[in-house]
Amino acid sequence: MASRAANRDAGTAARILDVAEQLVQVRGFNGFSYADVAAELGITKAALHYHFAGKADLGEALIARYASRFAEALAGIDASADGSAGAARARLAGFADLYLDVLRNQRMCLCGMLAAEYQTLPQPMQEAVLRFFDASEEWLGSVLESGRADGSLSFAGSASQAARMIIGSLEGAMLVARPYGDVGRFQAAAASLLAGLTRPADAAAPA
Amino acid sequence: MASRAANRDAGTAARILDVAEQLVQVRGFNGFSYADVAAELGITKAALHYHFAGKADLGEALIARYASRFAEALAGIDASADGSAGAARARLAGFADLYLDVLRNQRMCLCGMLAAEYQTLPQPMQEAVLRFFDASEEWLGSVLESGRADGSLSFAGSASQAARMIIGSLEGAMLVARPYGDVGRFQAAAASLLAGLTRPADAAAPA
DNA sequence: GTCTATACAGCGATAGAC
DNA sequence: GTCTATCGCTGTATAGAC
Repeated sequence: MASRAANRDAGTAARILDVAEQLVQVRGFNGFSYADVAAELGITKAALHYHFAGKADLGEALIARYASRFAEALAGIDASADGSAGAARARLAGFADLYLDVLRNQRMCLCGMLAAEYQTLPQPMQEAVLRFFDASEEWLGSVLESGRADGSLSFAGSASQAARMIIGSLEGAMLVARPYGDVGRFQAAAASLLAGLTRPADAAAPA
Repeated sequence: MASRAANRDAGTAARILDVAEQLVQVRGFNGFSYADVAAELGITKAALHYHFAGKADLGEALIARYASRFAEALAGIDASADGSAGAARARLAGFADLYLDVLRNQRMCLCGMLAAEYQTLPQPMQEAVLRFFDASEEWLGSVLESGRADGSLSFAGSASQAARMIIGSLEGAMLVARPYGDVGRFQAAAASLLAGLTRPADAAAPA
């Protein structure tokens, strides 16, 4: 698989997506232009329009690839933490680590950024953003459900509701930690968030 | 005190801030223009520049007023929940309700929105955004500290670290709930977040 | 597939009349 | 304090050569 960092040997379309993705995650969809991408790649704006007719098309492609890669990462977590005793907790930690990796690159989650700009996005992008969160919620809900079933996790309410809370909290922890340039802020928040799920329910208020 | 919703009798500067604030909270700082504000108020862009020389100045004024009002709201929470037995828990709930009120207006927290766009903001705005979060953390940290002291709240780690976690989680819950147009999403997340800090009823019995 | 050239709308901002 | 008029620049997008 091609390196995601440099991607020197990838096709032009993929390199455009790489640059645009980074720009959206750092500056937002309304904070970058075709000129920014073209300059970074050493090509012209017209060439960009050959690969992605309009900014909306580029945006849709960005979310599609991001969601696809995210799904692959979740499948990877499933594979590496399969069947073992604390599988649910390990998967939960793996999920949080996906966010951590994004923040380490001084980026916001792509769809978290787009959620902020939601009302300015073309409708197809809006729908794709919601589908991303829906997919995360579904995966995480399953993990939480199995963790509760085997007694390794404890939480109130439905698994999908707990999943929504965790996703929102991780997105928000990124959102606030990034301006401070402090990855530790995110790590501390994620740790205490997950700690609240791994403790036994009846020991919720240790003295 | 003048109504914040209509503000028909406020000065032009205040009305500009009202419209611009709403636009930033809905569309982002990079998602609105002087033309948008001018059209909404029925005046010209040139008139806007008389009151706020540049967009950066307008942005600074927006954060300053927002932070000031937020501080007043926190003082109001302090006043209304003063001295009583479950004061810390009531203040915590009041804090979350401030976020809820913003979301009910289909807006994102102003500084949460600006946090997403952080890297594109002029430096004075960046600093003001961080100061807003610092102030929230300080107030909330005190509440948590006193709640832990009187036994009504329970959490691991330092109070300021718990405060950071809560602020991030509330911001993130807003960020994700708003695209779904579902206030209930935020309420559920906030409820389970605060539930994790509240001791069981028997341990929190009034002294 | 990439280029040059350009169209056209919108942006933030300014000058000067009233 | 607000207006008209306009500037210079950047935005997305397109046409047509190579």
